[in-house]
Amino acid sequence: MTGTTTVDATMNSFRILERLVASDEALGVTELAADVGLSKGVVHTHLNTLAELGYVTKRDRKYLASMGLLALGEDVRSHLGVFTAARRHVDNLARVTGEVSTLFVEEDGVGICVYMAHGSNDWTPEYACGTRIPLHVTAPGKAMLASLGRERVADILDERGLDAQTAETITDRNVLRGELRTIRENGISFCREEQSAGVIGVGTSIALTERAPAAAIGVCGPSSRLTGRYLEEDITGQVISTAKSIQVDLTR
Amino acid sequence: MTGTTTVDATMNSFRILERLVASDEALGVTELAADVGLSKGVVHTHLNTLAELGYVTKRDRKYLASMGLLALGEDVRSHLGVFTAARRHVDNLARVTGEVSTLFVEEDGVGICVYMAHGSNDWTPEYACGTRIPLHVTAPGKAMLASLGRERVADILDERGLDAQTAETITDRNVLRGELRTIRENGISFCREEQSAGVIGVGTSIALTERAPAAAIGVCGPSSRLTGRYLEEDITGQVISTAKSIQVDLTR
DNA sequence: GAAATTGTTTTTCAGAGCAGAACGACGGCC
DNA sequence: GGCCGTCGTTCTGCTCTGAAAAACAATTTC
Repeated sequence: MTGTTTVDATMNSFRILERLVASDEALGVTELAADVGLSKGVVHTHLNTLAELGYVTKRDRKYLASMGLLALGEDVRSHLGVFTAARRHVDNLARVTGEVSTLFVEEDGVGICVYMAHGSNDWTPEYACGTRIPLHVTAPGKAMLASLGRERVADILDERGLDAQTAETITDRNVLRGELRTIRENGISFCREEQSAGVIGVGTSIALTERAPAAAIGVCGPSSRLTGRYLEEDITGQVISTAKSIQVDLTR
Repeated sequence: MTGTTTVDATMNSFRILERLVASDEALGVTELAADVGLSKGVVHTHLNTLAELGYVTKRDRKYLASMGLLALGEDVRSHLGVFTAARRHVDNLARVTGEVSTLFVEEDGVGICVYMAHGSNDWTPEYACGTRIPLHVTAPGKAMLASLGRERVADILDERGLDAQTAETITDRNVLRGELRTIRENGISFCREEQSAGVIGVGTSIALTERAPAAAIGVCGPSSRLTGRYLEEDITGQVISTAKSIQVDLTR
């Protein structure tokens, strides 16, 4: 059925863990057992295991996800060359534009926001670091697609499709192909409410060495503020020069 | 002798996952099997399970930790009230001081750095978000200890001890108790190379509602730069006023 | 092109994971 | 303050799974 086999106990542990992670209050064994469909006894054993591993904490007879989970993500991120090189530049991009600035990488044909820096403008997208977002709906995602080989893009589109996230999402392959060509020519990509209504983004890819995954940076914000020359000249210019700075650091 | 029972398969899965997370290159089944002491066959099954869950990726016959792990940490963090309230203030603290600014919470008697913002000065501590750090060796940690009840502090010291991290670490209970009193009086704590040689920190606790864990913010940097009035007046003042801003947001 | 190495699958079986029941510790209610 | 309901924890079997070993397949190496 699943092709190859999996470890049931591990899946159960993660179901419990993910349930805790999604909750903003401590949960009891009985409630968790009902949620994941296991007996109270086993759930308790799993919780005990996760607690011993440091990923779950017990606060007066109830369990909650531990902040130790942050270390896992931070660790995997710190081993990503492009992140260590780009972080301060993305921070700076957020500082000079005042807008949310992001670093994305491609993984398994989807985009993952690896880092997000907030500018002085108090706004935040509805996705967070680690969220998987289809490549064709964001500016950095399209920039990464444009930087990939033609056959790789075809594979990704075959596997992932072009689902619509909003009314503006590009769902036609030929339209997308045309846009990728434009992106390659201009070295910049835009996302006009294709991922989320009311949100506009700008992005550009970061050329990487072999072996490394595709990567891109971006700036995004409410469409009410990101308009006209501010968007198409000021911000675009800052994004491009930031990408150049990152590349300089990367090839050192 | 683990007292209660644990799920072996889960522990094995996490041993494999943690090994991958700690590596900055893709690892093969054979190497992983040797590292964790399991047969190639099971390791393969575990990897397949973790891949299906989205925490591991396969890049040409080798496995590596997925960026999807970031989502777990980000999720648990976003459910932490003090983080959502404090983030932009900590960002701002880093902006105005130019130094690394952090948010810590207490969990199971240790401090965990929940958020770190970098200022314009290019420096970073050797710990990252998610790292567990003994409370008695950092400025925010001591601030949290000072904000806890006397009996709670005794419990923590009994359980965790006062291990020396550097030559400057406070290892004597009475000395620490005296310092905590001073911290309570002044509303500010300092860490002078007690956690890491050459690193100085300032911190202050954030008063929280019931139920919530202790929390504190801090600023840290190289001892060569953080000295004299800059440290004891400028930065200290910014830390205290930032904490006040956070409390205002929290009690809304 | 052969040989060695590595990822994947298969086989086999001890014991681990799971359900269900029993136990015990809180917390509320009268 | 004592009884009762509820929830976390432990216990008891039973089943089926997770794990070792070996066979197999797909690579890489020489």
